[in-house]
Amino acid sequence: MERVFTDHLGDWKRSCYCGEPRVDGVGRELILGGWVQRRRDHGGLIFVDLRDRSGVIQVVFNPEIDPASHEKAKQIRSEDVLAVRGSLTKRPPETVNRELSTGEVELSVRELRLLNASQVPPFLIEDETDANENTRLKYRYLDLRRPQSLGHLLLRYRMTKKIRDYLDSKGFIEVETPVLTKSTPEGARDYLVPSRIYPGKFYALPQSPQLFKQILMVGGLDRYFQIVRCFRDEDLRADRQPEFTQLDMEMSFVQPEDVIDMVEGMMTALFKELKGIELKRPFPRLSWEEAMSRYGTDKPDLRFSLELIDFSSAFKGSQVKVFSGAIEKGGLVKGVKVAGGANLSRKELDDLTAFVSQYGAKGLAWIKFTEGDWQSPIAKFLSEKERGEILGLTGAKSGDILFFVADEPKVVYEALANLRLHLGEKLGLISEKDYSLLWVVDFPLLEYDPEEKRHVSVHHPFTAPLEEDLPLLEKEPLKVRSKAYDLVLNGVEIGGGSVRIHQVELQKQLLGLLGIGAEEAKEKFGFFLEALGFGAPPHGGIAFGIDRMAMILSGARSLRDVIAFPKSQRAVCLLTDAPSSVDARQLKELGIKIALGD
RNA sequence: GGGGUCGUAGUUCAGCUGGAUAGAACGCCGGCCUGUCACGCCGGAGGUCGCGAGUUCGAGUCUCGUCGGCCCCGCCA
Repeated sequence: MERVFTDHLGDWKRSCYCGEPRVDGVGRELILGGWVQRRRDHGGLIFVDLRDRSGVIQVVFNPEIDPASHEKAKQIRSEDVLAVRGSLTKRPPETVNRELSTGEVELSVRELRLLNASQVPPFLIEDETDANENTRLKYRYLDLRRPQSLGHLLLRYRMTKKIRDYLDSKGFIEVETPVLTKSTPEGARDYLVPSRIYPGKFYALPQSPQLFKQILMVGGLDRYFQIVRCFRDEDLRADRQPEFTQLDMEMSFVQPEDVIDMVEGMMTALFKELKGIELKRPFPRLSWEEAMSRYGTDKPDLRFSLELIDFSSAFKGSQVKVFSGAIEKGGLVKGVKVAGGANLSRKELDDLTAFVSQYGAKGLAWIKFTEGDWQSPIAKFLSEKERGEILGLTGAKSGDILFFVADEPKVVYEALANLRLHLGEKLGLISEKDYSLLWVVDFPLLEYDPEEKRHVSVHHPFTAPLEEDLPLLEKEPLKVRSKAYDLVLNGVEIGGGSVRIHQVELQKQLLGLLGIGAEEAKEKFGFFLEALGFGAPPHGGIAFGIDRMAMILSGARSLRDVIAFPKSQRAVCLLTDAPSSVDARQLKELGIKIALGD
C-alpha cells in the first residue's frame, strides 16, 4: 500500500532546529520540522524522534492533548518528513535521555502536518551503519543524513572558509580559471571534451591551473589563490578521485622561504580553528635525500620512528649472497629494527614477506635476537665481523627483530618505506590524535625515465632549479636540485609546489632537457613561453589537496567520505550512473563515431 | 592491464567434506500496549544464492567465464 502525504507547510515558520531546544525554553510553543528517526508506538502514546542536521528531539503524540494528531501519527514511518506544532515540556526526571542534547525536554504535539512519506529506507540512518558502500553511494542522500557524513562536509566547509579568510587577510585574490582548456603533454592522462564547433578538436579538463596561475603572475595579480576542481583520468585509490579539489596559490617576487612561511601561517591558523591545536613553527624540514635515506620515501610519516638502517657497507662481499649480490649490482641492503619484535610468529613473518613482495622485493630477511642467540635463516652465513657491525649499527638487544631488504635502490626504498608504515600500524605505534607536519625540500629537478628513455620532471617542467646548481644543468642534469617543496601531513603529501622558472631562455632549455623540442614547445606551450617573454616576475606557489586534508583532519578512511558525491573505484557515479551512453545525434554533432574494438 | 577480497531476504551476515523444505538478526507488514527512547509482546510476509556456462544422480557450496563493490600493484609531472 502506497502511503501518500498531502499536508503542506502552509503558514508555519520553523522555530528552531530539532537539536536546539533546552530546559530554558520549556513552556514555549514551537514549530519543528524534520525526518522521522524512529517511531515508538505504545498504543496510547506515540513517541517520534524527529531529526534534522542539528540533532534529534523526542516529540510526543498524546491523545489527551490532541486526539487528531495522535490518530494521524499512527501512519508515521521512518524517514517521513513532518512538521509539528506543540509546547516544549520538561520530561519527568526518570525519563530524561542523557544521550540526546535535547534529552531533558520533549515536544507535546498539538498539531501534526505530514509533509512527505518516505519509502522504506534500504539501510538505517545511523552513524554505525554497516551498509556497504555500494548501497550508501547509490542512496547518497540517505547516507548524507547520517550525522557523521554531515560532520565531514561541515569540517571541509570550515576548512575552506578559514583558508579563504586567511588568504584574503594576506592580500590574495581568488580568480577563476577555465575548466575547458588545452591539453598539455607531461603528467596524467587528460579528460577530453569534444568541441562541436571544431569537429575533431578537443578541450581538456585541467589537471591543475598551473599555467594560468603563472600567467596571472605575469598579469601582475601578485597574490592569487583558487579553490578549484581538477581532473586526472587515472585509476582510483582510497586517496585518489578522478575529480578532486585543490587549493591553488601563487605569489610574485618570492623564494621558497616566502611561500613556506605563508603556508605555515595558514596551516597554523587552520589547525587552531579546526582542531584547537597550536602548531610549532617553523615546521620540521627534511631534504629529499635525507627523507629517502632515513624513511625510504619522500613523504615520511614522522609520528613514529622505525628509521631505515643502511647495511650496504657492512655486507660488501658477504657470504650472504643475496646481500653481496645486490650490492655488486649497484643495489643496497637496508633494514629496520623492531624493538621487542622477536615474538612475531612464523606466519606473521611470511605475511610480511608477502607484503614487501608487492613492491618488488624478492625476499625479506630477518634476524630474531633471543637470549644469547641469533635466530635467522641467514645466521650461519654471517661472519663475526658482520655480526659486530650489525650490533653496532642497530644496538639490537634480546627480544628485537631486524628486517632486511636487498635490491636495487628503488625496490629497497619502496619495500621498506611501506613495511615501516605497515609495522607502524600493525604494532600500534601511531597515535590517531597526533599530527605531524613536515616540509620535504631540495628535490631533484629531473629523473630518468627508462621507459621513455628521457629525462622527466620530478615536479613539473616549470619548476626552477636551485640557483647554486645551475652550472650542473648542462653536464649533470640529474644532480640538479630544484626549488620545490612538499608539505607532508601524517605521511600523506597534502601539498606540493615550487618557485617557477620566470625567464624564457631557461624555460626553453629545460623543455629541451625533457626532450621537448622547439617545435613541440611552441605548439604546446607557445602562449606560455610568449607570456614569460613579456616581463614575467619571479614567482612561486603551491597547491594543496583539499580532499586529502579534509580526510585526515576529519579522521575519515577514504576520500569518498569527505566528497558529497564521489565516484566508485571504477570511476562511476553510483547515484547517477555516469558515465553513460549519449544519443547518436549528440555524437553526430560532434563528428564522433564510436569504434570500440570487438 | 594485473593481484587480492567480497557478492545469499530490504540490510548485515551464517550456511561444514556437494545432499532433501536455504537460516539468524535488524528492517518491513498486521494485532496488542500511556513513559518509551535499540520500547515490549504476539503473529506474518519476504530468496532467480550477482549473471552465464560446465562437472555431477544432485551445486548457495566445485570449475571456467562474466558483471559489480572494496583494497593494492602498474598508472597518477
